[in-house]
Amino acid sequence: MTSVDEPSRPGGRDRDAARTRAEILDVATQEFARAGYDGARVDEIAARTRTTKRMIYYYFGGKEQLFTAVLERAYEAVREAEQQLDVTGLDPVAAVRRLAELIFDQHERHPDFVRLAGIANMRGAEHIAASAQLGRAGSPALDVIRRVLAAGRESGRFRADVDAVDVHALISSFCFFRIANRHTFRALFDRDLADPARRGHYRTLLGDTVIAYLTAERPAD
Amino acid sequence: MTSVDEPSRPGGRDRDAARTRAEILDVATQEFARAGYDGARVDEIAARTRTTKRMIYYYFGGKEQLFTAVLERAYEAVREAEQQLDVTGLDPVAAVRRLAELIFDQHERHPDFVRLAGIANMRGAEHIAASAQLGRAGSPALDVIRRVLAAGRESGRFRADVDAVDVHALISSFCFFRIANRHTFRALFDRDLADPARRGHYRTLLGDTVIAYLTAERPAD
DNA sequence: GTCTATAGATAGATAGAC
DNA sequence: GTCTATCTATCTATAGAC
Repeated sequence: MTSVDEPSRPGGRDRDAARTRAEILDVATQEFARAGYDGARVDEIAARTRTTKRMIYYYFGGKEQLFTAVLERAYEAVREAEQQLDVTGLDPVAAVRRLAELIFDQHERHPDFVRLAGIANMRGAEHIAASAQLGRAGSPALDVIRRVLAAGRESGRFRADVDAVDVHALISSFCFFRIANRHTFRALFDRDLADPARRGHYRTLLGDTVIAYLTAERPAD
Repeated sequence: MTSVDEPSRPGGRDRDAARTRAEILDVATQEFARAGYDGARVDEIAARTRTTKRMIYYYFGGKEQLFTAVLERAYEAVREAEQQLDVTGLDPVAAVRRLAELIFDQHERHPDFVRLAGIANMRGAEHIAASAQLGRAGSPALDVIRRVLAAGRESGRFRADVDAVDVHALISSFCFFRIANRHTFRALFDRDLADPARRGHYRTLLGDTVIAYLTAERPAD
């Protein structure tokens, strides 16, 4: 434990541990997202920071723990963005659309996060299970969905048999797929789901779909 | 070019090239799906076949081309399954549900394919672009969607502004996410999307959602 | 805390006999 | 077409001086 009150020394060498840690995490995020877990190179990460490979092992212990730290920070950023969401004053239908669009925009703006999530799943998400922090942090978005669904049911506009976690899965699946699978989809169907010219279209389509599901009569067949 | 008419020699050594190729592809499919592209080991693939590593390079040229061959076969299997789909006699709503359930079941039954698709996307799907076969094979499912949408529009039950490729993306996204991202989703929301006990629920939810979207009035807000 | 140098293991790919 | 042996490169991780 060294002094916490020494952010940097003007003119001198930067010895701020927190800053170094953050820089490593920034670069590691890019490298893992670019090349996958096995494809990522600790040497490459070190080369692109102002520190050395030795320090990565010093701070994080190893590649595995470094990836866990990268994931934790990425999910923490998602939670922070979700906490900015304010749907007070909106009717349930508008609130659901607002929420869906926030999640949509998050995926659009952070393709690195999408790739990291894909990598984590490919490895069984043991990094998340191993992280005491991540599993218990909760989801601001899910809290919003719960409240909005309750309001929508009460007003009679929403189906009564809808589960909040399912709604989150429905929204996330489309947002994730659009970014993560755009390459195969484009190769197979000749359409770029992530084309900026179509962003508004898919943003609206997602909201329409979720609202249609929530407000539908139970299908006849 | 050797003789094509020599499937195997009873009692003797198996020298059927097609059979050896197929065996390599089977094992390689499992290994790539298990460990990812970089994580997969050519040694490991060879060890689990009756042939040797040398033959893998002899038949396929290298790891990269082997993965391309694995992908091609996986997508070909998808196309074959889709060609079994028969929706004649069904009204458009029932036909859409049947189609969605077929795609759902495909993902459920072939998690390896889901993982391979994820790997291909992580690598920019260059394997598909590089494959003359895959890009131009077309999609039986998409053909069905086109026909069903036209019928649904004609009967006045479906929205007129719906695109067939978008419907395919909507269906696939949920099916893909449910399998591919089940680990992070479970860690974050404590729900296993791929739990067999919930399979019917999500199968129905998918059909409900797509039908709700297709039959919805244009949302008011 | 930071650096250089290197250990130790293993990968993809190939040579060359048969 | 099939085998054994091996090349060459490279990766994660660490030792040890300062």
